[in-house]
Amino acid sequence: MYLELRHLRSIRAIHDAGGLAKAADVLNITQSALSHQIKGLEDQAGLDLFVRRTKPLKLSPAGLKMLKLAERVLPEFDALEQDFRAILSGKAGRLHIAIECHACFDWLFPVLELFRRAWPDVDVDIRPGLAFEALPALQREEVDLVISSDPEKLPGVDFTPLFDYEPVFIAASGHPLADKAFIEAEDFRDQTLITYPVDKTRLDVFTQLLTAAKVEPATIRQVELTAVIMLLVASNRGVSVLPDWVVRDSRYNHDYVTRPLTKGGITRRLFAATRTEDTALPYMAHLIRLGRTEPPKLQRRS
Amino acid sequence: MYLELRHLRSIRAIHDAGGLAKAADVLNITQSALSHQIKGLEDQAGLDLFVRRTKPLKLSPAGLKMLKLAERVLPEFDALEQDFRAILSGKAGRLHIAIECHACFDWLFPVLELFRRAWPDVDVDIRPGLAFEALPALQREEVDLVISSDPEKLPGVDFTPLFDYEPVFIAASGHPLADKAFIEAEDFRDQTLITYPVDKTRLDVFTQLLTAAKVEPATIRQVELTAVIMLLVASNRGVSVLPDWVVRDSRYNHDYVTRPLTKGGITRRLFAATRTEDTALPYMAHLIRLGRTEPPKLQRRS
DNA sequence: TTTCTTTGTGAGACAAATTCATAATAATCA
DNA sequence: TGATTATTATGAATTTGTCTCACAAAGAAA
Repeated sequence: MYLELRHLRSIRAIHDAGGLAKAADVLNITQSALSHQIKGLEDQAGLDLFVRRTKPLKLSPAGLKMLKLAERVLPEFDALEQDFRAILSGKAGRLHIAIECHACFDWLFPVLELFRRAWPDVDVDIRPGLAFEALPALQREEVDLVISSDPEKLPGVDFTPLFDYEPVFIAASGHPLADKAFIEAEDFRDQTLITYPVDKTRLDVFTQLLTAAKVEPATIRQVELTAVIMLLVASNRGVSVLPDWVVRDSRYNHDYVTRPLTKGGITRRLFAATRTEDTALPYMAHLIRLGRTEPPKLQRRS
Repeated sequence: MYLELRHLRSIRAIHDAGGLAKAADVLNITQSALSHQIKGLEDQAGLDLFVRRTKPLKLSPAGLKMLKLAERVLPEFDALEQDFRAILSGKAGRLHIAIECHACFDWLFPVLELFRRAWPDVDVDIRPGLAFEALPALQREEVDLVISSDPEKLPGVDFTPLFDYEPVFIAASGHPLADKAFIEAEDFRDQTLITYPVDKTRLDVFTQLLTAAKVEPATIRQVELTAVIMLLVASNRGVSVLPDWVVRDSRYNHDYVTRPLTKGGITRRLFAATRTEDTALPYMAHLIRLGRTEPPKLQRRS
């Protein structure tokens, strides 16, 4: 049996219009075409879909089953069409995010909350496990937005600046290094450094300070959660380097001190990487705008 | 947008097979055809269903929505096909029954119970309100079986004999007519006759006795339920004429007497009327067989 | 690179759906 | 009941769309 949507639409139209001729009119085909179509369908199925004994064509039991399927299924297709229209008009879409910087969760979550309210039909998600290969994944359309602090010249990928931040040194209040006005690479040599469990190439402490100075901390302890890092630092189990927006977050109200790295401090810039084709999408533009304005508010809130 | 089932099947196949070429193989078309088809679909929709950047074709967000629809909807079509096959093989079908004789409920119900167990996929129903125009309704395929005691020569309609029954007179034990060995037309002239609320042409008392004798009972009282008729008769509110299978039914164990109508009694025969095309259907034949064997058992059970 | 695999494209062949004109059939009405 | 009207069916021609074939193009892999 070779059933097609056309047939379901016809069945439904004939039933609704109460006749073949009127239905043909609704479907914008000739009455003859409809008649041929139904006949072909009945030949395929091997049984009558309509009762011919009566003149305004009436559904047979089998035809009724088919009508019920049509009424169940056709609206779903209309819904899909609606969805597609929404995507086309820019009201809907997918926005899967990969974040290279582990701590970005802290400012991204509130931003996404705002975003969701504004764009309920956009499918927002943060894809874990893509931190390393984030940009290729972006090109392969596995994700649609990458938060990164290392812009590259890649064809088809735009890097839009979000905001600047400062990776700052953090230690317990009574820590010996708390006496210094700023922290240098050498200061880490005999310390226990607490970091996120990611590669050194993706940790500001190393890329911006230690790697160049060829300094290796005495111990490195890897911890997943920001809150736990803060806890360990406050209880003097080690020191860490975290973005300013993290240490100023009121939620982590522990007993610790922060110091700039190097005399003038280090400034880093976060970027939103998007496919060129997507950069101008209304919802994408909106999220980037939120990503530029909201996190600084967080930082000021100290 | 002009979506067809073919497209859903293709989308699903490409996803399942993990590639256009392999999918084309599954679908028994060339890889080229599939490529054309998808392209056409994307042109229609105005957006990409697949990510071309990667080589084994991968679904885009929009394509994924379509896949989900396919996986939701295609099984339903398979189910319909199954249903049709069942109808074709005679395992399934519709069996809507119209009964001209009001009292037939009494033996039909237990028969239908047996039938349902044997043919779970047959849609059994008793259509009310069709008692009068039952045979035309049968021809119009509004019902599939008519229980009737008046066979007619109708084109395309078969009358299969079921069983014989006897309309018997029934009155309260102390009723004056209880003294007679049998009841004649004249006996009704000063009686209150209790009947079902249907036309005289469909009541055995009239068609078999009173109409020919031009006798009219003193009063006619119409009552819907058999049980209520029995109750009224037992409490001497009137007399009635009912088929023997009713008065012998153990459920109506009231205080009444029964007498034959006319000296030798009247014998009537019930028929199952079916469309000629349906008569040989396995489930139809089975129901008719049940209708011939089961009710007599009921009668014997006295 | 080169090679292999996978997808895209154009022209022609083919199949299927539609239309037009008209026949057949049921329903309605006088 | 016959005439009339409304509705569905049919056949042939036409249009439309889908598929195949042969080959080009483009990623992926070696």
